[in-house]
Amino acid sequence: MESELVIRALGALAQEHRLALFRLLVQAGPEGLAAGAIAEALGVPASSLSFHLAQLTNAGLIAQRRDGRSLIYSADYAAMNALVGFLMENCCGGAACAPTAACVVEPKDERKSA
Amino acid sequence: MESELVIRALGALAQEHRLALFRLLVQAGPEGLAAGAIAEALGVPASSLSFHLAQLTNAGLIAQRRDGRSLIYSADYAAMNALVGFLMENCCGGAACAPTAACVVEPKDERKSA
DNA sequence: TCCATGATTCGATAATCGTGGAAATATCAA
DNA sequence: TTGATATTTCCACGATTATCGAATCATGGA
Repeated sequence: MESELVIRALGALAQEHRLALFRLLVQAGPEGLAAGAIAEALGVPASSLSFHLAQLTNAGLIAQRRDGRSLIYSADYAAMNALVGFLMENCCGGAACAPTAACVVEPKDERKSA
Repeated sequence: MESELVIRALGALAQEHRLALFRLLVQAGPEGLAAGAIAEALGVPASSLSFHLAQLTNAGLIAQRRDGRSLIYSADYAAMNALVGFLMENCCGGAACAPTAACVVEPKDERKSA
């Protein structure tokens, strides 16, 4: 993960509604939530929410998929892990610190090629 | 760590110079670096750097101490760990994910009471 | 006390961001 | 098609942020 993307990710999270939104999706798991459900949960007007969803999407923190009329958003755990890894990289010059942080989502049906 | 502080921390990190600055301090370890040394390393004017240092300090991400005429800044690892923990909290509804992330700095001389 | 050094505060300016209603765009069902 | 629902795009506004030179403050040495 390169620094420019990291900045976009941090900037995306550095906002009341978006932080709540991202955490909501993190806790919702891979299933995700529809935009409408999110708007209701957060109490944010649809147009504002859409703006925030776009910010998070653009930062690579969440993914979007369609289900009928609904757009389902879900957290991208790999991006979250990469972000955390970037921050802690070479912590203490690599001395005593060997930080590891990862939220590993068990794949349901699909197989990763790597 | 409560959400308002987390937002300040994320906002503080979501900026080119400040992200580079924080990472510089994370990698420098508990010793820290003087403001002048940081300014030189980053190629940022003193007044600008001071502004950024204040942002990070205000967010609780770095600490300041004086050594003669120099002000030494160092990363607050506990704050960094708390920030990461907050983001990953209850990941996937607590299901399969047990994320742990911590950069533990070995205490030099002092003992923690907790 | 006087001076040099390290760093912060002040102030003005330009740029970016968050907001939410109205209009436009998808999708589905009849 | 027509209509209803789900969501996004457009737009204009106020608010916040980043920048950096000049002035100021703090420290230590002579």
